[in-house]
Amino acid sequence: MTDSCFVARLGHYLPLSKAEKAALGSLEEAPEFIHAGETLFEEGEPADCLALVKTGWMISSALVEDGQRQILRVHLEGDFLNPAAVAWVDSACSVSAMTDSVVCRFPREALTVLFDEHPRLAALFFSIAMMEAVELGDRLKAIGRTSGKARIAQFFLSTLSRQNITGEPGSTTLTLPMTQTDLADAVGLTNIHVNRLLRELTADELIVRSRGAVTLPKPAELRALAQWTDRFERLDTRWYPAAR
Amino acid sequence: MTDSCFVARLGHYLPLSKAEKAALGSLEEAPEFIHAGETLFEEGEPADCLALVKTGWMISSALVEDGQRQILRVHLEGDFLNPAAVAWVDSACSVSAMTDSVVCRFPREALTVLFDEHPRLAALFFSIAMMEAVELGDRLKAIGRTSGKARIAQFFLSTLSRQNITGEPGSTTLTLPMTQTDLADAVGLTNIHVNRLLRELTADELIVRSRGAVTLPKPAELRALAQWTDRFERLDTRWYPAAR
DNA sequence: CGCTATCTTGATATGAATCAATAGCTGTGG
DNA sequence: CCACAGCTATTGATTCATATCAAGATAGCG
Repeated sequence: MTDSCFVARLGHYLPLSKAEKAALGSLEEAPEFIHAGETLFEEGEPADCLALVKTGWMISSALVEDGQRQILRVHLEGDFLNPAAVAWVDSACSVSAMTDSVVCRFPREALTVLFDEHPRLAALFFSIAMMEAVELGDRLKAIGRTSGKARIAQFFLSTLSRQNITGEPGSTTLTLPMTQTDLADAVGLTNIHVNRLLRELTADELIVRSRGAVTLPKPAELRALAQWTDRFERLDTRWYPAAR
Repeated sequence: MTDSCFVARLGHYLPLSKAEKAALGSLEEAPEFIHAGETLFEEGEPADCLALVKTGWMISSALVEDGQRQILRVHLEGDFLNPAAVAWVDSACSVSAMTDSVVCRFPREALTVLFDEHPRLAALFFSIAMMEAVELGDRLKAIGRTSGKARIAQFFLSTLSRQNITGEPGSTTLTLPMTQTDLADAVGLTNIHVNRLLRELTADELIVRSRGAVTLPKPAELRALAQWTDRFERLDTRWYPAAR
Protein backbone atom coordinates (compact mmCIF):
# COMPACT_ATOMS: atom_id res chain seq x y z
CA MET A 1 0.00 0.00 0.00
CA THR A 2 1.33 3.41 -0.98
CA ASP A 3 1.11 6.21 1.56
CA SER A 4 -1.95 8.40 1.41
CA CYS A 5 -1.51 12.14 1.01
CA PHE A 6 -2.33 12.54 4.67
CA VAL A 7 0.44 10.17 5.71
CA ALA A 8 2.67 11.97 3.22
CA ARG A 9 1.83 15.31 4.80
CA LEU A 10 2.55 14.11 8.33
CA GLY A 11 5.58 12.19 7.12
CA HIS A 12 6.97 15.46 5.82
CA TYR A 13 7.53 16.39 9.44
CA LEU A 14 8.27 13.01 11.04
CA PRO A 15 9.00 9.45 9.87
CA LEU A 16 6.02 7.41 11.00
CA SER A 17 6.04 3.90 12.41
CA LYS A 18 4.01 1.10 10.83
CA ALA A 19 1.58 1.12 13.74
CA GLU A 20 1.14 4.86 13.42
CA LYS A 21 0.46 4.66 9.71
CA ALA A 22 -2.08 1.94 10.38
CA ALA A 23 -3.75 4.05 13.03
CA LEU A 24 -3.92 7.02 10.66
CA GLY A 25 -5.39 4.71 8.04
CA SER A 26 -8.48 4.36 10.21
CA LEU A 27 -9.19 8.05 9.59
CA GLU A 28 -9.31 7.54 5.84
CA GLU A 29 -11.74 4.70 5.47
CA ALA A 30 -14.65 6.59 3.95
CA PRO A 31 -13.60 8.58 0.88
CA GLU A 32 -16.37 10.83 -0.32
CA PHE A 33 -16.55 12.84 -3.53
CA ILE A 34 -17.53 16.50 -3.34
CA HIS A 35 -18.34 18.68 -6.31
CA ALA A 36 -16.83 22.14 -6.64
CA GLY A 37 -19.11 24.62 -4.88
CA GLU A 38 -20.63 22.10 -2.48
CA THR A 39 -20.49 22.63 1.25
CA LEU A 40 -19.34 19.87 3.59
CA PHE A 41 -19.90 21.55 6.94
CA GLU A 42 -22.24 24.47 7.52
CA GLU A 43 -21.43 27.19 10.07
CA GLY A 44 -23.55 26.70 13.18
CA GLU A 45 -24.87 23.28 12.18
CA PRO A 46 -24.11 20.28 14.38
CA ALA A 47 -21.36 18.05 13.01
CA ASP A 48 -19.75 15.52 15.29
CA CYS A 49 -17.06 14.53 12.88
CA LEU A 50 -13.87 15.92 11.41
CA ALA A 51 -12.55 15.23 7.94
CA LEU A 52 -9.38 15.00 5.91
CA VAL A 53 -8.78 16.38 2.44
CA LYS A 54 -7.53 13.63 0.13
CA THR A 55 -7.57 15.68 -3.07
CA GLY A 56 -8.88 19.10 -4.00
CA TRP A 57 -8.93 22.67 -2.80
CA MET A 58 -11.31 23.63 -0.03
CA ILE A 59 -11.96 26.66 2.16
CA SER A 60 -13.28 27.44 5.61
CA SER A 61 -15.33 30.60 5.77
CA ALA A 62 -17.61 32.54 8.07
CA LEU A 63 -20.41 34.96 7.25
CA VAL A 64 -21.14 38.38 8.67
CA GLU A 65 -24.75 39.50 9.14
CA ASP A 66 -24.72 41.98 6.27
CA GLY A 67 -23.84 39.18 3.87
CA GLN A 68 -20.11 39.69 3.77
CA ARG A 69 -17.84 36.70 4.11
CA GLN A 70 -14.39 36.07 5.53
CA ILE A 71 -12.39 33.15 4.23
CA LEU A 72 -10.52 31.87 7.25
CA ARG A 73 -8.35 29.25 5.73
CA VAL A 74 -7.52 27.35 2.58
CA HIS A 75 -7.34 23.58 2.92
CA LEU A 76 -5.10 21.52 0.67
CA GLU A 77 -4.29 17.81 0.42
CA GLY A 78 -3.65 16.26 3.79
CA ASP A 79 -5.33 19.00 5.83
CA PHE A 80 -7.84 18.57 8.60
CA LEU A 81 -11.32 19.97 8.11
CA ASN A 82 -13.50 21.13 10.97
CA PRO A 83 -10.93 20.42 13.71
CA ALA A 84 -13.09 22.54 16.00
CA ALA A 85 -15.32 19.48 16.29
CA VAL A 86 -13.00 18.33 19.05
CA ALA A 87 -14.30 21.21 21.15
CA TRP A 88 -17.93 21.74 20.05
CA VAL A 89 -20.64 19.84 18.25
CA ASP A 90 -21.68 22.90 16.24
CA SER A 91 -19.37 23.86 13.41
CA ALA A 92 -17.58 27.16 13.93
CA CYS A 93 -17.32 27.84 10.21
CA SER A 94 -18.48 26.56 6.85
CA VAL A 95 -16.25 24.29 4.82
CA SER A 96 -16.77 24.12 1.09
CA ALA A 97 -15.04 22.83 -2.01
CA MET A 98 -13.46 25.20 -4.52
CA THR A 99 -12.63 22.33 -6.85
CA ASP A 100 -14.00 18.81 -7.15
CA SER A 101 -12.53 17.12 -4.10
CA VAL A 102 -12.31 13.88 -2.19
CA VAL A 103 -12.55 14.00 1.58
CA CYS A 104 -12.74 11.39 4.34
CA ARG A 105 -14.96 12.12 7.28
CA PHE A 106 -14.21 10.43 10.56
CA PRO A 107 -15.96 10.60 13.91
CA ARG A 108 -14.37 12.39 16.85
CA GLU A 109 -14.21 9.04 18.59
CA ALA A 110 -11.50 7.96 16.15
CA LEU A 111 -9.29 10.43 17.97
CA THR A 112 -10.03 8.81 21.31
CA VAL A 113 -8.08 5.71 20.35
CA LEU A 114 -5.45 7.77 18.62
CA PHE A 115 -4.70 9.94 21.65
CA ASP A 116 -4.79 6.92 23.93
CA GLU A 117 -2.53 4.65 21.93
CA HIS A 118 -0.38 6.97 19.83
CA PRO A 119 0.81 9.84 21.98
CA ARG A 120 3.37 10.82 19.38
CA LEU A 121 0.64 11.35 16.82
CA ALA A 122 -1.27 13.38 19.37
CA ALA A 123 1.83 15.54 19.78
CA LEU A 124 2.09 15.88 16.01
CA PHE A 125 -1.57 16.87 15.69
CA PHE A 126 -1.05 19.38 18.45
CA SER A 127 1.98 20.83 16.69
CA ILE A 128 0.14 21.12 13.40
CA ALA A 129 -2.72 22.86 15.17
CA MET A 130 -0.17 25.31 16.62
CA MET A 131 1.34 25.93 13.18
CA GLU A 132 -2.08 26.76 11.85
CA ALA A 133 -2.83 28.98 14.82
CA VAL A 134 0.42 30.86 14.31
CA GLU A 135 -0.31 31.29 10.64
CA LEU A 136 -3.74 32.62 11.58
CA GLY A 137 -1.91 35.11 13.80
CA ASP A 138 0.25 36.14 10.85
CA ARG A 139 -2.88 36.77 8.83
CA LEU A 140 -4.43 38.69 11.69
CA LYS A 141 -1.38 40.91 11.76
CA ALA A 142 -1.48 41.33 8.00
CA ILE A 143 -5.15 42.25 7.87
CA GLY A 144 -4.93 44.49 10.93
CA ARG A 145 -1.73 46.28 10.13
CA THR A 146 -0.56 46.01 6.52
CA SER A 147 -1.59 47.28 3.09
CA GLY A 148 -3.84 45.41 0.70
CA LYS A 149 -0.90 44.57 -1.52
CA ALA A 150 1.04 43.01 1.34
CA ARG A 151 -1.97 40.93 2.38
CA ILE A 152 -2.38 39.52 -1.11
CA ALA A 153 1.34 38.79 -1.32
CA GLN A 154 1.18 36.98 2.00
CA PHE A 155 -1.79 34.93 0.91
CA PHE A 156 0.03 33.80 -2.23
CA LEU A 157 3.27 32.99 -0.43
CA SER A 158 1.61 31.04 2.32
CA THR A 159 -0.62 29.05 0.00
CA LEU A 160 2.30 28.25 -2.29
CA SER A 161 4.43 27.07 0.60
CA ARG A 162 1.73 24.72 1.78
CA GLN A 163 1.06 23.46 -1.72
CA ASN A 164 4.74 22.60 -2.06
CA ILE A 165 4.72 20.37 1.01
CA THR A 166 2.74 17.66 -0.75
CA GLY A 167 3.47 18.92 -4.28
CA GLU A 168 6.83 19.51 -5.93
CA PRO A 169 9.14 21.38 -3.58
CA GLY A 170 10.47 24.68 -4.85
CA SER A 171 7.73 25.31 -7.37
CA THR A 172 6.94 29.00 -7.88
CA THR A 173 3.55 28.42 -9.47
CA LEU A 174 0.48 28.37 -7.34
CA THR A 175 -2.82 26.72 -8.24
CA LEU A 176 -5.51 29.21 -7.40
CA PRO A 177 -9.02 27.97 -8.12
CA MET A 178 -10.76 31.04 -6.80
CA THR A 179 -12.28 34.22 -8.21
CA GLN A 180 -11.06 37.69 -7.34
CA THR A 181 -14.13 38.00 -5.13
CA ASP A 182 -13.04 34.90 -3.19
CA LEU A 183 -9.54 36.30 -2.85
CA ALA A 184 -11.05 39.54 -1.56
CA ASP A 185 -12.95 37.56 1.07
CA ALA A 186 -9.70 35.93 2.13
CA VAL A 187 -7.70 39.13 2.55
CA GLY A 188 -10.45 41.43 3.80
CA LEU A 189 -10.82 43.71 0.76
CA THR A 190 -13.41 44.15 -2.01
CA ASN A 191 -13.21 42.33 -5.33
CA ILE A 192 -12.76 45.67 -7.08
CA HIS A 193 -9.82 46.70 -4.98
CA VAL A 194 -8.27 43.24 -5.30
CA ASN A 195 -8.55 43.59 -9.05
CA ARG A 196 -6.63 46.87 -8.97
CA LEU A 197 -3.97 45.51 -6.67
CA LEU A 198 -3.50 42.38 -8.79
CA ARG A 199 -2.94 44.55 -11.85
CA GLU A 200 -0.43 46.63 -9.89
CA LEU A 201 1.39 43.50 -8.74
CA THR A 202 1.37 42.28 -12.33
CA ALA A 203 2.70 45.63 -13.57
CA ASP A 204 5.44 45.44 -10.94
CA GLU A 205 6.22 41.95 -12.30
CA LEU A 206 5.84 40.45 -8.84
CA ILE A 207 3.18 38.03 -10.08
CA VAL A 208 2.25 36.47 -13.41
CA ARG A 209 -1.38 35.54 -13.81
CA SER A 210 -2.92 32.81 -15.89
CA ARG A 211 -6.04 30.64 -15.82
CA GLY A 212 -6.51 29.53 -12.23
CA ALA A 213 -2.83 29.87 -11.39
CA VAL A 214 -0.33 32.50 -10.33
CA THR A 215 3.44 32.41 -10.70
CA LEU A 216 5.67 34.26 -8.29
CA PRO A 217 8.80 35.06 -10.32
CA LYS A 218 10.50 37.11 -7.59
CA PRO A 219 9.72 35.34 -4.33
CA ALA A 220 12.33 37.28 -2.39
CA GLU A 221 10.82 40.65 -3.30
CA LEU A 222 7.35 39.37 -2.58
CA ARG A 223 8.49 38.08 0.81
CA ALA A 224 9.93 41.49 1.60
CA LEU A 225 6.68 43.16 0.60
CA ALA A 226 4.62 40.78 2.72
CA GLN A 227 7.16 40.48 5.55
CA TRP A 228 6.34 36.82 5.44
CA THR A 229 7.79 33.95 7.45
CA ASP A 230 7.29 30.37 6.32
CA ARG A 231 5.57 28.56 9.17
CA PHE A 232 5.09 25.23 7.42
CA GLU A 233 8.42 24.04 6.14
CA ARG A 234 9.78 22.47 9.30
CA LEU A 235 8.68 21.35 12.74
CA ASP A 236 10.73 20.66 15.83
CA THR A 237 9.74 17.18 16.94
CA ARG A 238 12.55 16.51 19.40
CA TRP A 239 10.35 16.62 22.46
CA TYR A 240 7.84 14.09 21.14
CA PRO A 241 7.13 10.87 23.06
CA ALA A 242 8.47 7.66 21.49
CA ALA A 243 6.54 6.06 18.64
CA ARG A 244 4.40 3.06 19.45
CA MET B 1 -3.15 21.82 48.60
CA THR B 2 -5.68 24.07 46.96
CA ASP B 3 -6.01 23.93 43.18
CA SER B 4 -3.87 26.32 41.22
CA CYS B 5 -5.56 28.70 38.80
CA PHE B 6 -4.37 26.50 35.96
CA VAL B 7 -6.03 23.44 37.42
CA ALA B 8 -9.08 25.63 38.08
CA ARG B 9 -9.13 26.73 34.46
CA LEU B 10 -8.90 23.18 33.12
CA GLY B 11 -11.29 21.94 35.79
CA HIS B 12 -13.84 24.39 34.44
CA TYR B 13 -14.13 22.11 31.44
CA LEU B 14 -13.50 18.69 32.97
CA PRO B 15 -13.22 17.19 36.47
CA LEU B 16 -9.60 16.12 36.79
CA SER B 17 -8.26 12.97 38.43
CA LYS B 18 -5.70 13.11 41.24
CA ALA B 19 -3.02 11.77 38.94
CA GLU B 20 -3.85 14.37 36.33
CA LYS B 21 -3.69 17.20 38.84
CA ALA B 22 -0.35 15.92 40.01
CA ALA B 23 0.93 15.77 36.45
CA LEU B 24 -0.22 19.33 35.82
CA GLY B 25 1.52 20.35 39.02
CA SER B 26 4.83 19.54 37.38
CA LEU B 27 4.22 22.43 34.98
CA GLU B 28 3.94 24.91 37.80
CA GLU B 29 7.07 24.27 39.76
CA ALA B 30 8.95 27.45 38.95
CA PRO B 31 6.88 30.55 39.69
CA GLU B 32 8.56 33.68 38.40
CA PHE B 33 7.62 37.29 39.02
CA ILE B 34 7.38 39.65 36.08
CA HIS B 35 6.98 43.39 36.32
CA ALA B 36 4.41 45.22 34.24
CA GLY B 37 6.00 46.15 30.93
CA GLU B 38 8.58 43.39 30.95
CA THR B 39 8.85 40.92 28.10
CA LEU B 40 9.02 37.18 28.75
CA PHE B 41 9.48 35.90 25.19
CA GLU B 42 10.82 37.98 22.34
CA GLU B 43 9.55 37.47 18.78
CA GLY B 44 12.16 35.57 16.76
CA GLU B 45 14.35 34.70 19.74
CA PRO B 46 14.93 31.04 20.60
CA ALA B 47 12.87 29.83 23.55
CA ASP B 48 12.52 26.10 24.13
CA CYS B 49 9.96 26.43 26.85
CA LEU B 50 6.33 27.29 27.28
CA ALA B 51 4.80 29.01 30.28
CA LEU B 52 1.61 29.33 32.27
CA VAL B 53 0.09 32.52 33.65
CA LYS B 54 -0.53 32.16 37.38
CA THR B 55 -1.63 35.74 37.98
CA GLY B 56 -1.64 38.88 35.90
CA TRP B 57 -2.58 40.16 32.47
CA MET B 58 -0.25 39.47 29.58
CA ILE B 59 -0.30 39.90 25.81
CA SER B 60 1.19 38.26 22.75
CA SER B 61 2.11 40.71 20.02
CA ALA B 62 3.95 40.92 16.73
CA LEU B 63 5.66 43.87 15.09
CA VAL B 64 5.43 45.11 11.52
CA GLU B 65 8.51 46.60 9.84
CA ASP B 66 7.25 50.17 9.94
CA GLY B 67 6.98 49.99 13.73
CA GLN B 68 3.32 49.15 13.99
CA ARG B 69 2.22 46.37 16.28
CA GLN B 70 -0.58 43.84 16.29
CA ILE B 71 -1.69 42.39 19.60
CA LEU B 72 -2.57 38.80 18.81
CA ARG B 73 -4.00 37.64 22.07
CA VAL B 74 -4.61 38.56 25.68
CA HIS B 75 -3.51 36.00 28.26
CA LEU B 76 -5.28 35.67 31.58
CA GLU B 77 -4.87 33.41 34.59
CA GLY B 78 -4.47 29.79 33.60
CA ASP B 79 -3.48 30.48 29.98
CA PHE B 80 -0.58 29.01 28.10
CA LEU B 81 2.15 31.33 26.88
CA ASN B 82 4.23 30.61 23.80
CA PRO B 83 2.47 27.38 22.92
CA ALA B 84 4.14 27.63 19.51
CA ALA B 85 7.26 26.32 21.23
CA VAL B 86 5.86 22.84 20.60
CA ALA B 87 6.46 23.46 16.89
CA TRP B 88 9.50 25.75 16.69
CA VAL B 89 12.37 26.81 18.86
CA ASP B 90 12.07 30.44 17.79
CA SER B 91 9.20 32.37 19.31
CA ALA B 92 6.55 33.37 16.80
CA CYS B 93 5.54 36.42 18.82
CA SER B 94 6.53 38.51 21.81
CA VAL B 95 4.88 37.91 25.15
CA SER B 96 4.84 40.73 27.67
CA ALA B 97 3.20 41.65 30.93
CA MET B 98 0.58 44.41 31.08
CA THR B 99 0.39 44.14 34.88
CA ASP B 100 2.76 42.69 37.43
CA SER B 101 2.39 38.98 36.87
CA VAL B 102 3.51 35.56 38.01
CA VAL B 103 4.26 32.94 35.40
CA CYS B 104 5.68 29.42 35.46
CA ARG B 105 7.98 28.42 32.66
CA PHE B 106 8.28 24.76 31.83
CA PRO B 107 10.35 22.95 29.21
CA ARG B 108 8.73 21.37 26.20
CA GLU B 109 9.90 18.03 27.53
CA ALA B 110 7.37 18.31 30.34
CA LEU B 111 4.77 17.74 27.66
CA THR B 112 6.48 14.55 26.54
CA VAL B 113 5.50 12.78 29.75
CA LEU B 114 2.14 14.41 29.77
CA PHE B 115 1.18 13.26 26.28
CA ASP B 116 2.57 9.80 26.98
CA GLU B 117 0.90 9.19 30.30
CA HIS B 118 -2.16 11.43 30.31
CA PRO B 119 -3.90 11.17 26.96
CA ARG B 120 -6.98 12.85 28.34
CA LEU B 121 -4.97 15.93 29.23
CA ALA B 122 -3.47 15.88 25.76
CA ALA B 123 -7.01 15.87 24.37
CA LEU B 124 -7.90 18.75 26.66
CA PHE B 125 -4.85 20.76 25.59
CA PHE B 126 -5.73 20.06 22.00
CA SER B 127 -9.30 21.24 22.54
CA ILE B 128 -8.15 24.41 24.24
CA ALA B 129 -5.78 25.08 21.36
CA MET B 130 -8.72 24.66 18.99
CA MET B 131 -10.86 27.07 21.04
CA GLU B 132 -8.13 29.64 20.79
CA ALA B 133 -7.71 29.03 17.08
CA VAL B 134 -11.43 29.47 16.52
CA GLU B 135 -11.42 32.66 18.53
CA LEU B 136 -8.52 33.88 16.42
CA GLY B 137 -10.69 33.13 13.40
CA ASP B 138 -13.49 35.22 14.92
CA ARG B 139 -11.06 38.08 15.33
CA LEU B 140 -9.80 37.66 11.79
CA LYS B 141 -13.38 37.91 10.57
CA ALA B 142 -13.98 40.95 12.74
CA ILE B 143 -10.87 42.79 11.60
CA GLY B 144 -11.34 41.82 7.97
CA ARG B 145 -15.04 42.43 7.67
CA THR B 146 -16.58 44.53 10.44
CA SER B 147 -16.56 48.15 11.61
CA GLY B 148 -14.21 49.52 14.21
CA LYS B 149 -17.01 49.69 16.77
CA ALA B 150 -17.87 46.04 16.30
CA ARG B 151 -14.23 45.03 16.68
CA ILE B 152 -13.92 46.86 19.97
CA ALA B 153 -17.17 45.37 21.21
CA GLN B 154 -15.94 41.92 20.29
CA PHE B 155 -12.67 42.45 22.09
CA PHE B 156 -14.47 43.49 25.27
CA LEU B 157 -16.97 40.64 25.17
CA SER B 158 -14.38 38.00 24.52
CA THR B 159 -12.00 39.23 27.18
CA LEU B 160 -14.81 39.49 29.73
CA SER B 161 -16.00 35.97 29.00
CA ARG B 162 -12.54 34.59 29.50
CA GLN B 163 -12.01 36.60 32.67
CA ASN B 164 -15.22 35.16 34.08
CA ILE B 165 -14.01 31.57 33.67
CA THR B 166 -11.56 31.89 36.54
CA GLY B 167 -13.18 34.99 38.09
CA GLU B 168 -16.75 35.47 39.24
CA PRO B 169 -19.15 34.10 36.63
CA GLY B 170 -21.66 36.55 35.27
CA SER B 171 -19.69 39.68 36.04
CA THR B 172 -20.22 42.52 33.57
CA THR B 173 -17.11 44.43 34.54
CA LEU B 174 -13.92 43.84 32.70
CA THR B 175 -10.42 44.57 34.02
CA LEU B 176 -8.59 46.34 31.23
CA PRO B 177 -5.01 47.27 32.09
CA MET B 178 -4.18 48.70 28.71
CA THR B 179 -4.01 52.11 27.09
CA GLN B 180 -6.13 53.14 24.14
CA THR B 181 -3.04 52.71 22.00
CA ASP B 182 -2.77 49.10 23.15
CA LEU B 183 -6.43 48.54 22.41
CA ALA B 184 -5.88 50.02 18.96
CA ASP B 185 -3.07 47.53 18.37
CA ALA B 186 -5.42 44.73 19.37
CA VAL B 187 -8.28 45.66 17.04
CA GLY B 188 -6.26 47.02 14.12
CA LEU B 189 -7.10 50.73 14.39
CA THR B 190 -5.25 53.89 15.50
CA ASN B 191 -5.34 55.15 19.07
CA ILE B 192 -7.11 58.29 17.88
CA HIS B 193 -9.88 56.42 16.17
CA VAL B 194 -10.25 54.08 19.13
CA ASN B 195 -10.64 57.11 21.35
CA ARG B 196 -13.50 58.40 19.19
CA LEU B 197 -15.21 55.03 19.04
CA LEU B 198 -14.94 54.55 22.81
CA ARG B 199 -16.62 57.90 23.35
CA GLU B 200 -19.36 56.91 20.91
CA LEU B 201 -19.88 53.61 22.69
CA THR B 202 -19.99 55.52 25.97
CA ALA B 203 -22.50 57.99 24.54
CA ASP B 204 -24.62 55.05 23.36
CA GLU B 205 -24.40 53.71 26.92
CA LEU B 206 -23.06 50.41 25.66
CA ILE B 207 -19.97 50.72 27.85
CA VAL B 208 -19.09 52.53 31.06
CA ARG B 209 -15.44 53.45 31.46
CA SER B 210 -13.44 53.85 34.61
CA ARG B 211 -9.82 53.49 35.70
CA GLY B 212 -8.47 50.36 34.06
CA ALA B 213 -11.88 48.79 33.80
CA VAL B 214 -14.92 48.75 31.55
CA THR B 215 -18.46 47.75 32.43
CA LEU B 216 -20.80 46.36 29.80
CA PRO B 217 -24.27 47.31 31.03
CA LYS B 218 -26.12 46.00 27.98
CA PRO B 219 -24.34 42.80 27.00
CA ALA B 220 -27.13 41.67 24.68
CA GLU B 221 -26.95 44.84 22.59
CA LEU B 222 -23.19 44.70 22.53
CA ARG B 223 -23.31 41.08 21.39
CA ALA B 224 -25.65 42.06 18.58
CA LEU B 225 -23.30 44.85 17.54
CA ALA B 226 -20.30 42.55 17.57
CA GLN B 227 -22.15 39.46 16.29
CA TRP B 228 -20.22 37.63 18.91
CA THR B 229 -20.34 33.96 19.89
CA ASP B 230 -18.88 32.83 23.19
CA ARG B 231 -16.28 30.21 22.37
CA PHE B 232 -15.02 29.67 25.89
CA GLU B 233 -17.94 28.82 28.13
CA ARG B 234 -18.25 25.12 27.39
CA LEU B 235 -16.32 22.30 25.78
CA ASP B 236 -17.57 18.96 24.53
CA THR B 237 -15.35 16.37 26.21
CA ARG B 238 -17.41 13.26 25.51
CA TRP B 239 -14.93 11.79 23.06
CA TYR B 240 -11.96 12.04 25.42
CA PRO B 241 -9.97 8.96 26.43
CA ALA B 242 -10.43 7.77 30.00
CA ALA B 243 -8.53 9.53 32.79
CA ARG B 244 -5.42 7.84 34.12
C1' DC C 1 4.59 70.86 41.48
C1' DG C 2 6.30 69.94 37.37
C1' DC C 3 7.10 65.75 34.08
C1' DT C 4 5.47 62.48 31.16
C1' DA C 5 2.22 59.43 29.53
C1' DT C 6 -2.36 59.27 28.25
C1' DC C 7 -6.44 61.04 26.54
C1' DT C 8 -9.06 64.30 23.75
C1' DT C 9 -10.21 67.27 19.92
C1' DG C 10 -9.93 69.38 15.30
C1' DA C 11 -8.40 69.64 10.43
C1' DT C 12 -6.99 67.25 6.58
C1' DA C 13 -5.51 63.27 3.73
C1' DT C 14 -5.99 58.65 1.87
C1' DG C 15 -6.78 53.73 1.10
C1' DA C 16 -10.36 51.20 0.23
C1' DA C 17 -15.51 50.86 -0.38
C1' DT C 18 -19.43 51.77 -3.09
C1' DC C 19 -21.93 52.73 -7.19
C1' DA C 20 -22.26 52.22 -12.04
C1' DA C 21 -21.00 50.44 -16.48
C1' DT C 22 -18.70 47.81 -19.82
C1' DA C 23 -15.98 44.04 -21.58
C1' DG C 24 -14.51 39.28 -21.72
C1' DC C 25 -15.10 34.46 -21.07
C1' DT C 26 -17.45 29.88 -20.64
C1' DG C 27 -20.65 26.90 -21.11
C1' DT C 28 -25.03 25.48 -23.12
C1' DG C 29 -28.75 24.61 -26.10
C1' DG C 30 -30.55 25.17 -30.60
C1' DC D 1 -21.23 26.79 -35.04
C1' DC D 2 -23.70 30.53 -33.35
C1' DA D 3 -26.33 33.14 -29.90
C1' DC D 4 -27.43 33.94 -25.68
C1' DA D 5 -26.99 33.81 -20.44
C1' DG D 6 -24.41 34.32 -16.62
C1' DC D 7 -20.41 34.65 -14.37
C1' DT D 8 -15.88 37.04 -13.95
C1' DA D 9 -12.83 40.77 -14.76
C1' DT D 10 -11.99 45.61 -15.65
C1' DT D 11 -12.51 50.61 -15.46
C1' DG D 12 -14.16 55.15 -13.87
C1' DA D 13 -16.45 58.38 -10.59
C1' DT D 14 -17.59 59.24 -6.09
C1' DT D 15 -17.98 58.48 -1.06
C1' DC D 16 -16.60 57.03 3.45
C1' DA D 17 -14.17 55.05 7.30
C1' DT D 18 -10.10 55.45 9.15
C1' DA D 19 -5.30 57.38 9.15
C1' DT D 20 -2.33 61.20 9.72
C1' DC D 21 -0.91 65.56 11.43
C1' DA D 22 -1.15 68.94 15.00
C1' DA D 23 -2.41 70.81 19.41
C1' DG D 24 -4.25 70.95 23.85
C1' DA D 25 -6.13 69.00 28.18
C1' DT D 26 -5.83 65.56 32.08
C1' DA D 27 -3.97 62.96 35.18
C1' DG D 28 -0.89 59.94 37.49
C1' DC D 29 3.55 60.09 39.65
C1' DG D 30 8.05 61.12 41.46
